[in-house]
Amino acid sequence: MPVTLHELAKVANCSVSTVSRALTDSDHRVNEVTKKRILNLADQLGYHPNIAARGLKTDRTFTIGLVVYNIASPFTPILIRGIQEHLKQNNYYSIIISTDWDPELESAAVHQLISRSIDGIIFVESWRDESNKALDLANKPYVFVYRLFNGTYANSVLLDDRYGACLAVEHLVNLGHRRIALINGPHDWNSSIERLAGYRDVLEQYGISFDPTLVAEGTWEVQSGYPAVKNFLELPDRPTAIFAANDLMALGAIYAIQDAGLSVPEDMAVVGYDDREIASLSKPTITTVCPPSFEMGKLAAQLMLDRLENQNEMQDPIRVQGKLIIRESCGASPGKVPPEYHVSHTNPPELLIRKWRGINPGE
Amino acid sequence: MPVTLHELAKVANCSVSTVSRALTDSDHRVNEVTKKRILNLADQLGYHPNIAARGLKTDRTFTIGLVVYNIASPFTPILIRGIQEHLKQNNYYSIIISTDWDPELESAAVHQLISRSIDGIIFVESWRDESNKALDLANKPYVFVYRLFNGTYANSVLLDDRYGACLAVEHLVNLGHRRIALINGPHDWNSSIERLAGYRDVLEQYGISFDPTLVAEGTWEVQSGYPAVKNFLELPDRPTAIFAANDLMALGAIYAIQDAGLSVPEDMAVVGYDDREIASLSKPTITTVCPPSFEMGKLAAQLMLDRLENQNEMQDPIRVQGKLIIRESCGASPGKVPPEYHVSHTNPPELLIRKWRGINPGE
DNA sequence: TTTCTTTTACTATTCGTTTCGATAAGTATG
DNA sequence: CATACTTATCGAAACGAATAGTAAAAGAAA
Repeated sequence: MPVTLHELAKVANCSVSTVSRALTDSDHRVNEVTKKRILNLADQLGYHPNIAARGLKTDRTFTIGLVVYNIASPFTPILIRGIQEHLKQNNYYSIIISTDWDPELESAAVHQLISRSIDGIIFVESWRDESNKALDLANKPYVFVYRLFNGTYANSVLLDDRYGACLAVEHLVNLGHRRIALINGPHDWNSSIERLAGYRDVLEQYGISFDPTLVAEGTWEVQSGYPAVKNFLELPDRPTAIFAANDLMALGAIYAIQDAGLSVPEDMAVVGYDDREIASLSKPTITTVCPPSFEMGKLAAQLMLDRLENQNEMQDPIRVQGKLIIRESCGASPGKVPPEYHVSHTNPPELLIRKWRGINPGE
Repeated sequence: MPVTLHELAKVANCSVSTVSRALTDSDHRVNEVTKKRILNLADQLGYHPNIAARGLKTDRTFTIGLVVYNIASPFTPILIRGIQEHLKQNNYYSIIISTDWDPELESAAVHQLISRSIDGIIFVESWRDESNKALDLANKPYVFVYRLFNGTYANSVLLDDRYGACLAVEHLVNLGHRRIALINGPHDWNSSIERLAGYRDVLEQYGISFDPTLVAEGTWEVQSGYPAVKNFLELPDRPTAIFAANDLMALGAIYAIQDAGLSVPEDMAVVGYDDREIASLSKPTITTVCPPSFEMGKLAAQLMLDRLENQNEMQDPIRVQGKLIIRESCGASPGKVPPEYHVSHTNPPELLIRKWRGINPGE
């Protein structure tokens, strides 16, 4: 139905090949005058190249497949936006397939994408760390976000959780706190391991001794923040501040503190992690670490473009650092620029990377 | 790079056309034995049809374009999921383009999609009500969700806001409330108009006279719920319940009530609208009307499939009804099955439809 | 056996592009 | 003026799949 090269050629009174060359300005083996004429005509008739047909010849479709574990999870949409915005600037578009944590669906997704002759695949947020046979078969470049692949982080964009935890805990230290509790996620999650490491980094740096009774293990859910605080409050030397490894547990902690007749931040300060919507809606609003999801998306897209346009090889993982968002739950004046980050931490040693699940649905 | 029909034919020792017919089982002009053999071989070699090449011949790509005003807005992802899940069941996939409320980008998006030879376009959540020249040019079927087009709702899926408002207000009436306030959205929004209509429907049905002093106009933001309640509390005969036209304003209302030393739901009941995440995290949790976004997505996809597969014509709009989610903010026991809906309301008369903006970013 | 059907498989063309090699001018070089 | 080199254009062959038209083989009827 749409206008084709042939029709354009007929109207322009020249051959198809000339029209083609005039439009794909890579080659300027065509007279400037006729080129202008053809370009005008194309605009006038509303010509749009058939990318599928072009891809057939060139083996490039300027379309990237996005395999996402769940498009409705809190971090995914903004990450996708980052990816799409960056791709669009380079005239690439994307096909998104949601896999719902189902390995079989992921395989099917990869096949679907190959069938649609995409140029490459970006995998977003999946806890799977097995290799994917379908992918090897595809022979297309791929990039991972928040994900371990084949036991390595090769060619992926990751959040530096250790750094993020440092930001949060150091903020508390700067506010004068010395007894700081941690409500962490399940101990075998990589993000928990890294956040714990960051927590300890800061303690060590400031000469505060590590007290295991101040560390609780939660489930990432609101409910799990509550009992953790109950325990802390019964300690003889109870903490004056809490770092919760995500905002939901931070919220649970705040509720527990309030239910005990105490108030946040006056009696106990709380820092969260993730900067979910709730952090800016709760009372008090929650100081938290904001992962730069949008930027991570852009980076992933750039990594892909590097492979496609510049033929770059696989790279080492890129670790991205989050930002501290200062709100009410710590007593610092909101909106204040966070103090500079002082604690140095080495990049996570390989042994830290035991089990990676990225960001999980409940988180 | 991937296996082609040619290669398959060579290995199977027969012609390309035979292989083609064996795979697209439409035609059974092929021996059962050879067919099985070919199917096995295809599986073995990992053959996947090149959909672009196929589309070139058949003019069908089994790919639907999704033009979305913002993929990161609260309702969009789940709606997209509904669309994609339903499409996938019918072997269709989709290309999503986010337009950021920019009419020019929307035009560009439509062109991009045409260039990628999609079979049809679904427009999701956009406030624009002008016609789209690019679209007319496309000559492809389209379907709208949450959106007016060319002054009509033709071929679209919409939320029945009037019904939703009835649900919320009747719940309050059933709990014994007679002085019920409304915190509405901006008066010129179609959703505000419909929610007000639903509110009045219930009052009328139960013989409660309408009191304009009990209606406040908010901005959909949390902040705007706060002053509205302040005013209500100063009334000589103050309301015992509030229906807020969205959850954010409901939250603002709750904060205002609590700051006045009163408690929710004991001193004042509150119902929200939208069932955002905050509604299940706040304290108290908020009773609210949940729009069936997922189902709306499925419906939109089905509408599209009807046009494509069954050659159906444009249809009248489909109005979808939300559900009341009972939580703590009204005093009814949470989880209880909501009372049956009794108030009858006519479908919104045309004059109701003045200015439609669908669901807006800040909402 | 011959002729007519039916079944099965093949050849050639097409979809909209890109691109290689060819052609036909025009221009410079000797 | 012949030769070499540009420059501008064209024709035709792909790319991977579908399909109309057709031929060959097999089977049935004469």
